[in-house]
Formats: sequence, C-alpha cells, structure tokens
Amino acid sequence: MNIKDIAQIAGVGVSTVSRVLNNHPDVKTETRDKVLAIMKENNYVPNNSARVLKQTNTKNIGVLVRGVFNPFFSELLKKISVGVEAAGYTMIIEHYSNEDDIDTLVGFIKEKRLQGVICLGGNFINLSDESFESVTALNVGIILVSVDMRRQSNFKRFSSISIHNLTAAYEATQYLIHKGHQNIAILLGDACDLGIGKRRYEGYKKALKEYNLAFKEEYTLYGYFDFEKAYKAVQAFLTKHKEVTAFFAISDSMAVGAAKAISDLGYQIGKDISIIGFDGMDIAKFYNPSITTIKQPKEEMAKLSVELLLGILERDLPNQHVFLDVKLLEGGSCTAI
Amino acid sequence: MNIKDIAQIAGVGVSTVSRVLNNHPDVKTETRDKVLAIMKENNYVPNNSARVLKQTNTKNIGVLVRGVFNPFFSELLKKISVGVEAAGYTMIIEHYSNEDDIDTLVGFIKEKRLQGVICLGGNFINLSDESFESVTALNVGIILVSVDMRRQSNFKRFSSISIHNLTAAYEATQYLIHKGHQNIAILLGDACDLGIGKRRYEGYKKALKEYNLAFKEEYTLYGYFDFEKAYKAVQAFLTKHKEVTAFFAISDSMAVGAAKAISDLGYQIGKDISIIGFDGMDIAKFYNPSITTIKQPKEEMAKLSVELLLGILERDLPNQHVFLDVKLLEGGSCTAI
DNA sequence: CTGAAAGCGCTAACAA
DNA sequence: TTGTTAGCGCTTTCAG
Repeated sequence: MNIKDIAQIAGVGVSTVSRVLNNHPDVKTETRDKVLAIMKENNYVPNNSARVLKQTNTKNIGVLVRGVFNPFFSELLKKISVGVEAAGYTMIIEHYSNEDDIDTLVGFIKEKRLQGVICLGGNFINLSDESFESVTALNVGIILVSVDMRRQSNFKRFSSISIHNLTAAYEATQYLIHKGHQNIAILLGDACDLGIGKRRYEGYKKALKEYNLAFKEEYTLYGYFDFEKAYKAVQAFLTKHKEVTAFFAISDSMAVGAAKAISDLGYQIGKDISIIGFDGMDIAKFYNPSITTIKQPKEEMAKLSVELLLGILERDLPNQHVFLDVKLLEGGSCTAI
Repeated sequence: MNIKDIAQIAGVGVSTVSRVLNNHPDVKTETRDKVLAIMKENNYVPNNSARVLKQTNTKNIGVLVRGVFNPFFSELLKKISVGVEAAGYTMIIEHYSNEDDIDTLVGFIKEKRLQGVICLGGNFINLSDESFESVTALNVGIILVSVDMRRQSNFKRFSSISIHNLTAAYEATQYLIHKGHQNIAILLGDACDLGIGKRRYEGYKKALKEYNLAFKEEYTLYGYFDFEKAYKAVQAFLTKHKEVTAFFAISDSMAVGAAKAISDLGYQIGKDISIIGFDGMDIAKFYNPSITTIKQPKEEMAKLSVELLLGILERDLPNQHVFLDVKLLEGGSCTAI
C-alpha cells in the first residue's frame, strides 16, 4: 500500500496525496477528506525511508551513548525520548565504546540521515578544528550532555550542557572534610575516563590539597558505575584500610554499592563511615539511610537538551554552552567525627 | 558524497561500489581495495534510507515500549540494544500509552520499515484474529516481552517471553502468609493495567483466598512503578492501617519506596513490617536491608528476545511462547510474626 | 487547486 | 568480474 495506490483509489494524483500527507494548505477540503478517509480505510502509513531519502528534513534525531549505559543515562534517555517524540521526531539510539568519538558521530549522522544528535557522555577532547569542521559541515545540531568539553570553540550548531564537575567534586569532598574526615577514599568509574570522571577526580584532589590532606593513590577505587563492582571494591578495600572514614562515589549507583558493603561489614552507614554520592538519583533519596549526594538537574538537562536542539533545528537559534548548577542534597549518610 | 561519486572517483560502476558495500564475493580484490580506500578517504557512509527503501532487508528492529518507562524496562532495553547492535541491526525506540496496542504496532512497523519488533509491556488482549492477521500480513517478527498474552494463537512469527505472573504473585503472597502475616497490602502499578499487573493482582487474591484470608479492597494501593508515588501511598496508608504487617509490591522500585516510607515512620523494615518486591532488580539486593523479591530472569529475557527474533528473521525458525522461571530471592525485608 | 514527471541514493537483474 | 539501468515510495517543481 503506497501513495500511488491511495491516489488511484481516490482518483487523484500522487502529488495531491502527498500534499494531504504533509498538510499543505492548497488542497480542497473535500479532496483532502476523501483522501484521508481512504488512507484510514486502508491502514496506509507512509514509508519513512522514502520521505527521508527525498527530504532534507528527516525528522530523525540520534542519541549517541558513550560507554557504560548507567542508570543516570537511562533516566536522561527516558526523558529525552519523551521530548523527542512529542516534537514529532524519531529517536534512534546508538552506543559505542571506542575512542573515536567524532568518527562515530559522523558515521552515525550520515548513515541515519540525522538532523541532530544528543550525545550522552564521551570524551570529545583533543579535538582538532578539522574534526569539528567535519561535523559542522554536515549541518546538523549537536548537543553534548554530560561531556567534559574543554574547548568550547564557537562552532555553530554545537551546544553543550554540563555541570562544573571539578567544582562539584570539590564541594563534595570539602563537605566530608568539614565533617572532620581526614581519610577519604574516592570511587571512580574506570581509569580511562578522560572526561567527567577525570574532572571529578581533580576536584577531589584539589580539595584534599587545599585542606592539607595527603592524597593517597591507594585511596582511589574503581567501581565501573556498577552496584556490584563498587560493592566488591569497597568491601576488599575496607578490610585493609580501617582508617578510612568516608567515601566519595562519583555516581549514586556506586554509592549504593559502597553503602551496602559498609553495612555488610558491620559498620553503620552515616555513623561509622560516611558516604557521599553524585548524580542525585531517586535511589539516593530513598535509600536507607538516604545518601547525601550532589544532585545534577537531570530533568532540566534532558529538557534543555531537547529544547536547545529543536531551537537550532527549527528556529535557527544560536548554540549555547550551558552550565547548570548542582546542589548538595543532605541525606543521612554522612556524619561529623 | 554518494555511491555515484565514489564510483566516479574510483573509475568503476556504481554496482561495483554497491557490491563492495554489501560484501558480495564477486569483486576482484584489487578493485575492492581501491574502492574501500576511496570510501575511507572521503568519509563515505552509505545512506541508510536509500538502502531501506530499496531492500526488504531493512535491518531495522523496533522496540515498542508501552506505558511507564520503568527501571525494569530500562534494564531490559539496555541489554536488548547491545544484542541488536551486535547483530548489525539498527534499533528504533518508540513509546506509547494509548490503548491501541496493535494499531500502534502496525503503524510503527510500516512507517519505520521494521523487520522485527520487540514489545515491552502492553496488554495485547482482546485481540481479534483480524488484528493478528493485520500484523502477520506484514511479515515481520514480533516478540512480546513481559506481556500477558492470553491467547497464544499460533500466528507464525509471533513469539512471546513471559513468566507465570499469577503463580509468581501467588508465591510471593504465600511466602508472606507462611511467615504468619494476615494483613497484607498490595502495591500495584495503576488501575488500568489489564496485563501483567492484573495477573499479579489475581495471584495475590488467589493466595489470600486459599489461606482463608479476607481480601480487602482498601489494601490495594497504587504506586505507578515509581519510588515517590509508592512512598506517598504507603505513608498515607500506614497511618490509617496499623494492622497491616506486610506489603507485596509488584515492582522493586515500589518496594523501595514502601521500604523508605516504613522506615521514615519509625518502623523497622523486615522486623515490624515486611516487604516483598518483584523483578529482582539489583537495587533489591543492595538495599539496606536487602529486599526479598521475585526475580525475573532479565538477562535471559533480553537475550532470548533478541535470539528469538533473529531466529525468526534470519533462520526462519518457528515462533515460540516461552515461559521463564522466576526465583524468590530472600533478603532481609521479611520476618515471621 | 491539481497532475505529470524528475530524481533522492541505493540494489539487483541483466547484459557484457 | 564488471557496467548499465530500472525502480523502491516519496516530495516537489512546473504546468495546467
């Protein structure tokens, strides 16, 4: 069942059907109604590929997820998908875990004829002007979310939404230090994260330094943004390092794993050992005890990413590099010593 | 940059380029290498829409998510996307929350030229043979996951992966009853869930009946698969119904909300009041105390859904209706009274 | 207001 | 082993 069939049944030309399909004004109401009725009757649904092939206006938006598909990204994704669908776009998701952020991006755009891409995570550093241009040439809107983009060169149609990762991590660490903690371990994602993970690590180090606390390499743990892995890492660590009284986990999922490990070892969370997380996932609030965390405005990040993209695509609005504020939410997982 | 440009630069015909693109064997190695080199040089990426338009083999797989995008589905989705990508397919996600499961499905398939769809949730009951045929006519593979499909009519290419929802809910309730609980409240998603939610509700009622416990309408709460909403519902409920000693939540997220509410009201989880969840999310295990839950084999569900679909699409394997086993995982959230 | 026809980028049948 | 060519279903001029 294609446009030709419909045209034939309706006794009109294909272009008329096409006009109806695209809500062109210059079709007689009568004709339009007849065509519409016939389309409904035959369960006709236009072939997207053909439209995309023809149009520049593909109505395809890609979401490119780098690395671990963690719960924080899942939450963002969920909200983004709602916004994208509401605006009448199709959402195509792709993952990758190689190093070539830009190459992957370019391939994704070309292959899927995307009008815009929202990138969740990724490093996007060390980018030559050339790489940027190879993307800009494609004339698509790009929104980088939760990415540490060092260079915010003013490539048109390249926006970013981020938080001040270093500062936020600094605050988290400072919060623990103010509570009197001297031996604070940090729970990172993985060692090769050169983006946000690295920045948060720097914030942690900076706080230690400013308060004249020694940075100890062995206080750096890796939990791969995973409950279980964080649990195991903390469990093994705690049996060796009984002097540590606080943990800073750079994601709430890892904070939960850490909390459970602490509890299972017979310590009391937020009493014997403090934990601060990062992200502001719902679970931090609903954990028992609730976990103090640095809340990223995820609703706003998701909403804004779609808005910014649609702004670029539909209203030719300028690109922006937005930094949103985080907020330290106090739970019951930290105590003064 | 299209196939014609590449052909021109390479000094060959478009079909040769096409053959290289599709790994057809009958191209001289020399020619293939040259073409490949030129493609790389020019960052050529084929236009997916054109391929899809031409081929029946679109390599597009849709994932249709019904209703709330809950964490359980997010987890499935994550795993499904890995499988789909590994097999070289593109994954297109769509949500819906209307009642017309089949209409939505049909439109999705036609519009996106899908070869297969994995449906997460949805009612899919009350389906006429006609509706089924309207899908079967499309000749795509359909996998229904976490759907309560009453009628497993043998429509070819229609598979399903489910658990025995009624039995599982029965077991959960029975578990609480065996622990001596008499006043057991249930936390459902929403009232209009005619699929799995309804079945679990039936299992709960059945257990009550078999153990001669009165079913009380007012012990039915709705948490909309959401931490916060479950929290509030339970909090409000508990201030009125102090006789209730146990909750059965049909999702772990709601179990967590309930747990927090209980704890915040000054009760001890798994001591004063027991909770059993459903799904077997990681968080149930890592909650404090860990929450007893009915574990759905989500890894297997995700894996199997992709396998079954690829089996139908690529090896013409028969459709199947698989019921996977659930497992009651004991945590620390239930106690005998 | 409507129809005829060109062509988007690609694949595959056919011819060489 | 390779090139030529006819569409896939749609949008969009351009004429009427």
